[in-house]
Amino acid sequence: MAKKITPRSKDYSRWYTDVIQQAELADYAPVKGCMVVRPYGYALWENIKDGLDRRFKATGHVNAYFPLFIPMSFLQKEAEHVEGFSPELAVVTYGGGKELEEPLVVRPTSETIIGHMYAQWVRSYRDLPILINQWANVVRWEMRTRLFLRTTEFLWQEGHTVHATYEEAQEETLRMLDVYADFAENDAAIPVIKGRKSESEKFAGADTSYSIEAMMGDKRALQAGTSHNLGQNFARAFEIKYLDQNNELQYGWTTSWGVSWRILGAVVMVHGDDQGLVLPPKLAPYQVVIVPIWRSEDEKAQVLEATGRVKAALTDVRVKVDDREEYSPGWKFNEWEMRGVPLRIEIGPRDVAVGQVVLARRDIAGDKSVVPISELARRVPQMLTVIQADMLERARQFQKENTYQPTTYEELKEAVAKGFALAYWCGDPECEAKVKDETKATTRCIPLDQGGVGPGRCAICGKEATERAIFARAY
RNA sequence: CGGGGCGUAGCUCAGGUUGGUUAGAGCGCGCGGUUUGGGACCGCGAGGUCGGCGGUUCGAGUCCGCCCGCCCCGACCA
Repeated sequence: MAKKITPRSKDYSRWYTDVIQQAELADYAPVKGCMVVRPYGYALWENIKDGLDRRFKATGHVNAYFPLFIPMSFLQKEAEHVEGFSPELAVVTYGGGKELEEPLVVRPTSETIIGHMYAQWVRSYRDLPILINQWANVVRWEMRTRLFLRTTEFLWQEGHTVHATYEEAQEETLRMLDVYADFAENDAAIPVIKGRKSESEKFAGADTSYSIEAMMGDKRALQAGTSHNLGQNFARAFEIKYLDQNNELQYGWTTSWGVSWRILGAVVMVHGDDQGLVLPPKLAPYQVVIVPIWRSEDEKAQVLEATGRVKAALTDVRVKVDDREEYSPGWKFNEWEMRGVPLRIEIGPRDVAVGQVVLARRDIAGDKSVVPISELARRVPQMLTVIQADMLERARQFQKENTYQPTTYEELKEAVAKGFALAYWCGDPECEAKVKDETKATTRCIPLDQGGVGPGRCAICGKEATERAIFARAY
């Protein structure tokens, strides 16, 4: 009984940090607000990266790398941008033992330095669009941090594009939002709501921000990805200009979009249970763990031989064979369940004798079935597909069950206390602020899909409203 | 930065109010043996500047002061 995880119902945030540490995803670093990603957590992150990167490439983007240090003056070129980020900047003022002439900001995001470079690279409409992504670390000096969800330094990707027209930029912004939603639902098994950010919630320097919002296991919201139409704000600040077909000088239109390792925290919170992690097969570092069971040396030889055959049969499946002798099978069952491996194969002497194995699903407690070894190559991938789909469906159901449609302010207050509130909002920042002050809930987004309903009355002030917004307490 | 909690073995903690030789337990770890189909058991063993600095005292893990760090809750945010 060594491993201890606080039950979710008792203390959700303790549960979250317990799971991450016990499953060896990450550990606290000696520097406040920073964390160490351990190999198992990094393997998970690599699978997330691969899933996203593949989609970026498929939509015509290429990867590049821009510097960690940004001249302070760059940030100051875009008024809203510097205002938004100032409070959380880490600034280097010394280098090589001397005070620097100009302080260098450790990038909190790279719009400015990339904008600076784009200004040099863009000359004509023939140079557009520029579609570049970078995988990088960024630093934001946060007051309160939380493993993966908000750390001082974090890993992410940031896409930065330039287009000839507003329409193209808008198309790109929404395309990448779709890419994020596709990844979240199909790879991470996390249902998301695509929507537009309110004025107060949008990115500092953007014309319009969009996000995908997900519901965590405690019914709070988490922004799992953002995509911004930056208009010409950065193009003007950094002189990103091109000659159009009529030989006229035009400012470009830029976008940026990002997903951080925060989405890994979402995977933990959306799917995890009191036993620990539950990982979607597409992202799990190990999709299958094989636990061989034996007593005598004789049995051991036979079981390990069968284990080898099973592993060999499972091509294209990420398989871990846990043949450690210092732990009992029962101990291993618990260990790998805590670490979220989607499928476990038990192989003991009794199985070997009749040419079968026991399969146990992680996502459904106690779900065990017996499968002939000869059918594993077919059944295992099939089962992983089913698990992936079931996990998404369960999360979808959970989100649905905990989303309310209040029409009055009283109902809205009740709704945000227990889940998401999808409510008419007139768009007035004062209504938004009132809700935030009185309930801690913020507007998460105005869903792109309004569900085909017409205009209504603002749930807060009763004035006419054309759209509904998601209100929820958020991470 | 405010409120709360906490720093004693790798981990979880006891001891502290009532200062007194060599600071304990469980888990984990190492060795040996017995075990292995849902977190096995026995024996032996290693492991500590009691967060730091200063003070009181013959004597401080324990009392006093200052500092540091961590966790949880709030204000800012991917």
